[in-house]
Amino acid sequence: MTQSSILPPALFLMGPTASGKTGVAVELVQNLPVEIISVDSALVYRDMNIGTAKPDAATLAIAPHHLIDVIDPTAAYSAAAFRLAALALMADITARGKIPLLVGGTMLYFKALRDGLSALPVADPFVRAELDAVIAEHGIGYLHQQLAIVDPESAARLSPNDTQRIQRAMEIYRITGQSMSALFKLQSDNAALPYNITSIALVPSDRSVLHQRIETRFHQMIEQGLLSELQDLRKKYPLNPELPSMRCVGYRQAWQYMEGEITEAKFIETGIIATRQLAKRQLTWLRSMPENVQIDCLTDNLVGKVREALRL
RNA sequence: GGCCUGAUAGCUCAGUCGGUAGAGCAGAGGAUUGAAAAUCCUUGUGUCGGUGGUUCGAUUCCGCCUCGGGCCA
Repeated sequence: MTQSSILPPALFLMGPTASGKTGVAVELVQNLPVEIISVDSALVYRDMNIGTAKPDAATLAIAPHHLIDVIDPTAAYSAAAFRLAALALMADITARGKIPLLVGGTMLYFKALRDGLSALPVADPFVRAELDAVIAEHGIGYLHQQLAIVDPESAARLSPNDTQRIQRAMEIYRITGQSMSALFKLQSDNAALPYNITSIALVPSDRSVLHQRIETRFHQMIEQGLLSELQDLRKKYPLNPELPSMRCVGYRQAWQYMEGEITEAKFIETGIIATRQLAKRQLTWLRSMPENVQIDCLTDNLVGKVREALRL
């Protein structure tokens, strides 16, 4: 008996945007003893429905998703918060005699769940604000030089232009007094996931078809009222374009259009381009995960192929 | 119809005082540890519209043709 055979099962269903993940998950949940956990950094936001291609209320009624609508668009989520919440949900679902089905396109979250995370401090808004001020005054190059003094290993690894990661590495040092590279080497929360995982990736055999779908879907989002959704969001919440929620694909470009920074044509064009680029990055993630069973998301009878791969 | 002006990478354009050309964007590949739909790295050969001429050599100069744009009739 191998150890994996006595572990409870869990299913991962990954894929780029517009690959049809939701449709497959909805089919599966109606026929199998599974519960869906969303693995998506954009679906966590309340009231962001159209631009995130969130399943509609009717769909959610027959196929409930965990980890959708869990924070306001003014808040920030994280891979670590996802991991904690998902682990708790997986335990509950398993205890009820069901199988967790994790579905989504945020591959960092899948990785954090499967491989764990080092013991690092949570983001500190005060420290980030301080570092923002340093960057605004001296530039990111200066902060990169400062990082080279306290954490030369991270500084060497990071591009001098990678504002976000340099800032994070510096944040860790300011909070803990230790370098990020040193903390990476410590023992951490990365014990193997106590589940027997079957992992499926939906990937298109022909990228241009996915591009076509993305374009069509973006136009549909506009017809469905993406712009008025953003207008309503801005009435309801004190938003600004730097928030993670407002940097989401579609919303960022819609914001620029509403502010008169770009034309409507440019809004549509750059919105579609940003979605394509998102899909490309998601596909890069999937190629780096050889443990996945790959299924062509453009195939007929996609649900049947997925069921076959799951042997359920 | 006449005059002017443009035609160079998928797109927008730069450039070659004659020695076959380069940026931005797009696309492609990669990275990814509490912002990840984020952030960052790498990657540019294309009958320089067609055809004749001048020339050792033309994408570059000249003629004609084709297709845009503008002005005048």
